Amino acid sequence: MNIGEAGQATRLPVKTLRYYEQIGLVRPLRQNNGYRDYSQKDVYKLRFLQRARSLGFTIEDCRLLLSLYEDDTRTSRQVKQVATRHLEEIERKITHLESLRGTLQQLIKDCHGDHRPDCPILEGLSKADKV
Amino acid sequence: MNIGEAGQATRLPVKTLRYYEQIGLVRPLRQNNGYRDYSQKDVYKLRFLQRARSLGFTIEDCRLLLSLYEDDTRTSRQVKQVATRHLEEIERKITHLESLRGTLQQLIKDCHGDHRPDCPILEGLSKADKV
DNA sequence: GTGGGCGTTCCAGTAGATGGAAGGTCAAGA
DNA sequence: TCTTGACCTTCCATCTACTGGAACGCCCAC
Repeated sequence: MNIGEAGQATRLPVKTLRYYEQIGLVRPLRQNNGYRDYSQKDVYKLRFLQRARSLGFTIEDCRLLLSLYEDDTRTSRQVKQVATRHLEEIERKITHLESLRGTLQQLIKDCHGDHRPDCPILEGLSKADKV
Repeated sequence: MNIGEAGQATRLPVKTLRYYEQIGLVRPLRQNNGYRDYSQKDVYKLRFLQRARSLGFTIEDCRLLLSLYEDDTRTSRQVKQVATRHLEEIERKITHLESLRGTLQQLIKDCHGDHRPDCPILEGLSKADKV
């Protein structure tokens, strides 16, 4: 399967497939003309990657998950641990963003947003005790 | 004021101050020996940047906010618009992360996480209809 | 044979720093 | 006076996860 077909089959950009080969995630064989030749197994791995990435796992987590996926002797504990770490990271990010949101909402609420130059947002940014 | 003092005064890493000069955010004068010479105004600008960055504004937003901050003819509407755009972006990110969190929580909940190899997380990643 | 749509490689750029190498400057102490 | 150490300088590389583009090769249909 050429790279274009593999891209369509996985809904991943062709550029991304080349990148994944470059970093050793999915290494297709080559045809005689030098074109990449994606096997069905390669496509499964790419789909796996596509879903793991869309859940926000880093490339290195994906590499690990893929190796667990292909390892018959894995334990579900190992997998769960990777996912749990990732979930915790996401929760940290949410907490952080919610805090930023709260501060911004307050600043925006206080700003009349008209033609005049005085602005609580800029004041908040220029004085620590106002943020 | 040397760069080290400016770093302490703003709680920004020295490397960051050099970077901000490089991208034209805060350009201190130079002493005779070539050392950077941060003025009080530079320090104010750096503090402003530090707070805007910690609220998650991009560097380009910071550049804009800084120019509004220094512009007597600005309107608070302009400032509010920048902040509102940023708030919307943060809300988008929160929504996205919350969705990831929900999916991950479900997968993790379903995984027994013991010594056995069968694992709903890997199954979820390998089959679209399970995610 | 030629045009267009594939494919290839390699290099550069994104955001926002951060790390490190190689070397210059300065003040204090022996 | 010399040296030590803390500071400063520039420049280059690295990180994440791609993405864009140039320059070129391959293949099929007309």
